[in-house]
Amino acid sequence: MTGPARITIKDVAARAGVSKGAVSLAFNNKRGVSDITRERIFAAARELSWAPNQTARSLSSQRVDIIGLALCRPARLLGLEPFYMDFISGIESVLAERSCSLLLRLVRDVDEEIDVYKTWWRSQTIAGAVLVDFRENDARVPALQAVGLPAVAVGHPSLTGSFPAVWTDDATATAEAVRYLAALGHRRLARVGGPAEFGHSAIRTAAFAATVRELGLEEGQQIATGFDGKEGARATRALLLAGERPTAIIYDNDIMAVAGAGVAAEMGFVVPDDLSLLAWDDSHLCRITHPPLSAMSHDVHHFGAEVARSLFALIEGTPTEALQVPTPSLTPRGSTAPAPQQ
Amino acid sequence: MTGPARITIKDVAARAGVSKGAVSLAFNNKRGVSDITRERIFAAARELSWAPNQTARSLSSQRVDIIGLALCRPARLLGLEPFYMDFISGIESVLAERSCSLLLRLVRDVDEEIDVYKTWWRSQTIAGAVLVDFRENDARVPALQAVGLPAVAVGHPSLTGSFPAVWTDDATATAEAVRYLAALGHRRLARVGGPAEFGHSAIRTAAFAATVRELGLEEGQQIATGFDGKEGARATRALLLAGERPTAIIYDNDIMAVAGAGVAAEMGFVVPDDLSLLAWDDSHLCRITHPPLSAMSHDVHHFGAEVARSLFALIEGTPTEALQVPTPSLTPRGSTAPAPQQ
DNA sequence: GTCCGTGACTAGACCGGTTTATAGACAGTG
DNA sequence: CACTGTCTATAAACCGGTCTAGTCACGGAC
Repeated sequence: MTGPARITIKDVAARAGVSKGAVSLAFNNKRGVSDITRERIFAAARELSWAPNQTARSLSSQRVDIIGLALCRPARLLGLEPFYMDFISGIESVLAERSCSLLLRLVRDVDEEIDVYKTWWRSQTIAGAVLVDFRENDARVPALQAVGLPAVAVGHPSLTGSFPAVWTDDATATAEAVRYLAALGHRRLARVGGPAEFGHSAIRTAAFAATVRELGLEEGQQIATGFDGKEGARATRALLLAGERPTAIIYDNDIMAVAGAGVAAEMGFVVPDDLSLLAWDDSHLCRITHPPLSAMSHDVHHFGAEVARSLFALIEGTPTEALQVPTPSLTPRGSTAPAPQQ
Repeated sequence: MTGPARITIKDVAARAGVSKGAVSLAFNNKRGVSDITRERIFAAARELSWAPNQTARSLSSQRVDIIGLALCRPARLLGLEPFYMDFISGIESVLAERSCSLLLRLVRDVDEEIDVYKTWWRSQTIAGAVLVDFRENDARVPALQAVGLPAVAVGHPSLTGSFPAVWTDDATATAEAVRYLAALGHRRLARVGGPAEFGHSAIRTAAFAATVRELGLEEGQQIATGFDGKEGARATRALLLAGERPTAIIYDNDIMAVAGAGVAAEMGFVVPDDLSLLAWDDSHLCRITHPPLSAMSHDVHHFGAEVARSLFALIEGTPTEALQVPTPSLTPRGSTAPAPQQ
């Protein structure tokens, strides 16, 4: 069995009684074919249920409709945080409008990430890329700029080199979080953050310390750790076992906050009476625990969509600048309350 | 500015002083070039930092190294469940070994899903696909079989038509869950399941009812709902408000179980003293709540990897049969305990 | 010395589209 | 009527690889 020969543009052209050039024009909405012919071509294509071969199209038009996203996860990681799910879904919403697709790859480290992007770009697999999780002096900036990959960076403009940045004002949001807890009477705050090497962790760390100082609160302990639940739990346990335990803890994402709530319960602390907890990013997770978690919330889906829009602008050659999306804002729920009376 | 002309195989050939055919042979590890020449070619490629254009390669070899996955999510959904994250990461682990990539698309309904797959396939964008969330008489089976898309189906073989299935034995796992709770003395169980139209929901529903009957327990209430936290919470609330409330609840995924735990706490029930909860799929979520959730656990990452392996076998023409991955097994944690004394 | 087989290598067709140069038909203009 | 411009449509070049058929040189067998 030879299998049915693939239908090509030539078959469609033959059936419509025109040249393949005409079919191409018709399918790309270009002028040069009359309406009647155009309709005849579409009819022929429909009858043969033909769709242009994307590969051939990319080759000759030197254009590609795939966007790349390589995410750095330790091998066999437990999956992605809710943040990324929302984020990806936001990117997708814009890609879908343009019939583009997202090429996803999980990689182990930054070197592999750079490799993947280089290969994708040199082999013309992708039209552009989204870069996340910026570090200070990020190795991707020089490496990917050198090969000319069009990319949009998620992170503070100070970190992203010449890649157009899409970012939220983490410093202001952190300050707001601290002020809110201070207004509730908390004087001993703590913060469980992401790995110190991430740029946004550093920004939040600095903002936390500055605001605490500014408000004259006790110097707050900050723990830099991973982003997953286990690490959030460990950090929380450490904080609560300390002699001078904090009365409120700010987390850098929602997974760690949920884990922290679990630890608090396990250690016999009542949230929010004994201890206030404030999450970040605010996925649906924050709403399904008891008590529901107060959070610095954030339209992550929209964030992803803006990133995708910026990337398209960049690819199409529109001069693109750093774009700030709305600052995460406080959404009080059941996990924050006035500080316990000493 | 015209930009630097793209480097092609011809440039590499010229630099190495050979024909483009030789370069092609060298880069595909085929016989027909001597070792010295081969090395000279690689050197030339390295100096020009050339990588074969994937698009051109696919076009002429009629081969493509991208796998498609379209996931059906209501518009702007809150993101994906942890299950999919693990699952995708498992698929990726196998794809990466072969330098393949995953093309991801979120769609709103099955019709759009079918469209996306058809377009991808007809346009030769993907080499094959992974199909999930099977319904009874699933519309994808006839539609995608008709176009000849090579695909592996995640679901019970009775649902997946001629697509090779990769599946877990939900019936046995459900029975085990019920038996475990019965052994703890529970006589009034309930189950919060996914939407009734999903095949695996139906299988679990039937197994639950059958096992309850077999053990002579009270007829257990089962609620079919969505898979997200909000729906899990609502269902749990309904169950706990009923006159004859259950003393143990089995959930179809972990998100709903976490939400259920939240509702229980909010209504003043102590888990596991007043109420036992049993989750499904067992992502890291189950371990970060307090108490940690007992679950029917499941190596979802490995599941994804097996799916990818099956798909490659299928694409390469190896006759492929249904593959059963290990049955989810009970992992008792803190959310299940002997039934309260009446 | 001739014949054959084998390994190294090349020219050129081919994959299925897009794009350019060109031609023919027709209308409007002076 | 000749001239120009516009519109439709086509043939052929082109994108950057793969792959087939064929050339050439060389060594061994008879």
